[in-house]
Amino acid sequence: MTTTTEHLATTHRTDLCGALRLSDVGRHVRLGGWVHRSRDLGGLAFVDLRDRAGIVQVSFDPKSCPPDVCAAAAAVGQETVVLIEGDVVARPEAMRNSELASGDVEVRATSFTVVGPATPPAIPVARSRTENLAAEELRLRHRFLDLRRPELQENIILRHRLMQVTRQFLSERGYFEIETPILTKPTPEGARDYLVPSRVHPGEFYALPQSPQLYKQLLMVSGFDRYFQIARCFRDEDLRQDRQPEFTQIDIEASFISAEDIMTMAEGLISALWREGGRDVPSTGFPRMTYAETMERYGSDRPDLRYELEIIDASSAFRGADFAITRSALEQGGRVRGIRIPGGAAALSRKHQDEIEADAKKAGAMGLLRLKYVNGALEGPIAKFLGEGAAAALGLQDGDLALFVAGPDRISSPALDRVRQDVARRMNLVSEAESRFLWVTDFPLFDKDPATGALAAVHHPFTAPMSEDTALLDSAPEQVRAQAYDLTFNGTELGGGSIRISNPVVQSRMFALLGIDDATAEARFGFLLEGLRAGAPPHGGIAFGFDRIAMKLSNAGSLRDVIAFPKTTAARALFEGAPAPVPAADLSDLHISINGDHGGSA
RNA sequence: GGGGGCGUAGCUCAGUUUGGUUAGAGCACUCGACUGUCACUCGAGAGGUCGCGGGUUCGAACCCCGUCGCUCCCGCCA
Repeated sequence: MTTTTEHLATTHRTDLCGALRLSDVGRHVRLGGWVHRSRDLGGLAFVDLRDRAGIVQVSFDPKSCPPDVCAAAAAVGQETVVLIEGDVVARPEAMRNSELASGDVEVRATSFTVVGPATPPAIPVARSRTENLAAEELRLRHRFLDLRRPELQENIILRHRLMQVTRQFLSERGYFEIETPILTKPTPEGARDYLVPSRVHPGEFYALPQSPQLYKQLLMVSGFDRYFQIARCFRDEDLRQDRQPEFTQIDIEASFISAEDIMTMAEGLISALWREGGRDVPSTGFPRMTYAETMERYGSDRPDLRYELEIIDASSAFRGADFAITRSALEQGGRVRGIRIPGGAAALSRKHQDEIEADAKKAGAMGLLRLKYVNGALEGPIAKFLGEGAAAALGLQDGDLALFVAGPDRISSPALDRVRQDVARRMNLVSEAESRFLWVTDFPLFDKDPATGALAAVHHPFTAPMSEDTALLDSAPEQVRAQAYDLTFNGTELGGGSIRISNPVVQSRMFALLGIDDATAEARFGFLLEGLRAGAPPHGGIAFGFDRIAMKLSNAGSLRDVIAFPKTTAARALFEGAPAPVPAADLSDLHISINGDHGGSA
């Protein structure tokens, strides 16, 4: 998607600063912008003028410019908004600036007008090469200044382009963009809701949507057939680097489709977005793997495929070993699984291994069993328990290190996932330039609480089971697979979706399995059930985390760098000062009183 | 809810380990000089509740306790 600048000419300006090139030489132009920097050489002065297109150098030469104009330009302060008029000239070879896109030309000014006087900026917009960014707190407090930085401008502009590509791609394929409510019904499940008190209904509340899930299903029931929305979603949970309380997702739903249809469409959309971001995409389609296989090979449902380090099952090698830890794990039906690290014996010091083990313990493992294969011999505390052929059976090469976890898979998988990521990072096996997509399919429908045996929906309670597994719903629900799919990229989840339950009888049964009785189901999700009973087409969809995609494609280090006005990790908006206390009278109108010492009014 | 890091001039940082005269540097700012710079250069100047509160001490930016803010992580995020 290209943007031309010809439509940006106005009564005040003819061109954008950063867009001027050699082809403009000889033209008389009017520009408006912010003073990025200025250099007064005494008599001769330069101003670097900045707008959304970039920076151009404007020169003020007494030979071609009235003295009062030169003097005004020489005295101008940073970030002042000025209008200038002048001629585009080619710079002599020796005076070109290759660091500037407009560096082959400059504008020789004939007039200079301050239209937006500026106090010195509280945080720098033009930064010296060695100076760090201002503290995050200050960047958020003075957001309008931070957003002037070319890096953030690029991010926000890329975000816009990604949004337009999304709209165009989906609209061309028959998807209607339909808005769903921001004031919705509170949902007791899942993340905490942001609640909005109702003035006209004392004691009742709206909730801001965590996702438009139920609305988009009802749109399918209504026959719109294909829907999308670039939807704002809200979750009142603690924040992370890649998590904001309000975030944007590309929300998609379609009727009379299969999981296959959705995945094909989604690959096209993601490919279009990646190309817009200037990235390569695989020409052969995105690889797929079942959930069971990703857990077996990587211990995670969003494995980073940029490096190997696959998990191996070492149970048979340990089967006869007279070693209490592995023997009891095997006797209790667990396994010994591990990761073979080529060259790890030398590359990972004892200290590194200790740190990796500490992380594995944080992930739930009791410990790591270490085995080295050096100069044709096994080394390490467990070597003596293993038989002659163990190295060969485990596939160990000279110089390898292997790290094992003994126990049930639900312990070893997350621990080895952590070990895998740790080792890859420490041994520099992660190539930042590489792009590895992966569809993960065949998720289990339910997650069974090992303590209580209670079932919880892995995805959400509207996800359809695989038709061939429906017979297991009553006998062995934890074995039922869902018609659900996630798309991962380099170890992070970009989005996920499912085919939904379109049969009201199946939906009711699903609620029952989740321990939601009929009365509760009707109270919470009655409007969905009624809709399904009114005749629902088979339907399904997917949702992508739009901010996260923008973050990946702009190489931003934080979600905050691709959102114009983000919140802090305490969910505050430092610029405008939200949230804020409100006058007691407003609370009274809303039938609300504040407990304890949190009271007070604005 | 828990743990780690950070908080010194408008901004970026040094100084805190081992308490000791008037808390320094670069950028920005003000004044002056300079006609091809592009992080212009040079000279001069102004600018500080050392996040806040309390304690220890003859003496605290520095040690102790508490607290606030930002940030990263765990929990949480169907």
